[in-house]
Amino acid sequence: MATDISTEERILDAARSVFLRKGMVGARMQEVADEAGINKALLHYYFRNKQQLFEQVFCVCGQRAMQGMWVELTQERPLFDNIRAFVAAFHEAMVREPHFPHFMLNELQRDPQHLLKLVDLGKGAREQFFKQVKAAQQRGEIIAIEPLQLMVNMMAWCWFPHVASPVVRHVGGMDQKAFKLFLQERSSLAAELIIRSIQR
Amino acid sequence: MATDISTEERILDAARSVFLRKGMVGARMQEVADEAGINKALLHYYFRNKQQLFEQVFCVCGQRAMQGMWVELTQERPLFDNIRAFVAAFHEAMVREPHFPHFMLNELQRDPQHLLKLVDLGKGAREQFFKQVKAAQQRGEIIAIEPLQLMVNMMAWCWFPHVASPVVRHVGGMDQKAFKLFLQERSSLAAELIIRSIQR
DNA sequence: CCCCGCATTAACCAAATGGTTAAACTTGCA
DNA sequence: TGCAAGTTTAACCATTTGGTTAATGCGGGG
Repeated sequence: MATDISTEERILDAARSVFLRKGMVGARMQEVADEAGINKALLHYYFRNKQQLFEQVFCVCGQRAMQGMWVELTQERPLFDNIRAFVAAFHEAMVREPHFPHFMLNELQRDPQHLLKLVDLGKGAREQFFKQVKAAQQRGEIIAIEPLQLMVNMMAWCWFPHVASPVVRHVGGMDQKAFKLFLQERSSLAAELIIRSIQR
Repeated sequence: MATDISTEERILDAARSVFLRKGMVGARMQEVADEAGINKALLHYYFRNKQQLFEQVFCVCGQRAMQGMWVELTQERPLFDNIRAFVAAFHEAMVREPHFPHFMLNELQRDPQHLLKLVDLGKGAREQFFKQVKAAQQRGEIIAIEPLQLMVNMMAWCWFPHVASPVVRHVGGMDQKAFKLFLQERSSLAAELIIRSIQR
């Protein structure tokens, strides 16, 4: 072939691209084959079936995207700084993989069990973060709030603009570039407003 | 038949139920027929094809769900009260139609143009709300913030918990009932924290 | 040079699914 | 009663799509 990377690697790259854009059900094996520059039968030679190919892509892609954010929640520094770092890390990850948010929410609906395994990987980080929130609460630095509600608040502001991007762009009359700027401004704004919403 | 409501009505009810749960691509005409207690051919007798049936459901369902919230943004009362009413209205609408958030985001990805027409129906309300935000800003009641960012913030906190419900339930270890309570508490909490995040 | 095992392909298969057709049934009315 | 128009159905069709099979290409070791 023209390239020197292995066929398997080419397949995985193509699969990631297609699955992220179309989701598990929308993706066509033929399209993956085409994008990998191979025959459809060869796809089944390397990965027995669609499900197996999907698992592979899903785990790798999901882990790689989320891990960077979880660690930001567990650093030894003030709560507010952890929040800032988390939001910033999320923003950066989404710049690299814009289809990720929609993809994940899609798969969450289609097969919750599957995704929840991935969610559990962040369990340690979350628990540590919750502990830090409660400590800050007891020190009177922030208002009384269920840590899970705070977590949902953070996640919501991070995920939603990406998931609803066509609407946001339309309402704001933004082109690709303007929207990118909007998200960038939002990245720091969101963190500050989250803090503002809970600090005493 | 056993019921006295018209066949067309039964089809539309079934279609709404199926489309909301499975989305346009995931929905099967056979399933709609089954749920309506009729033959698949009869479906095509009343609605020429899947697309047409979908349009019908989508428009009615979308308008009915969103309209109640838009009006809450345009009442003659303080900004903060409008925000509270909007969040509360959203929460109530989602209690009635829990699959709505996921459904809409799915269709948004599949066919943005189509959904954006629906979004435009709220244009007047949004513009009026934006005006009120700017006024409150000039009076120094709230911080300087792009109204669109505020709108996204509100929407995000309203939509996200529903879209990500399996994850939230899992992380919080909640059953159906506990989650319902979580959302209810959240409804008032979210409004107050939004206000907290912007008020001077 | 030939054979063996891995890689690759064209052709094919079966199931699912949106959609059609022609016949049968129902109802209202002349 | 019997016809006409609307309603409902069983059977069928065409396409898409995940997956299989059997044959071919090909490179290295004996």
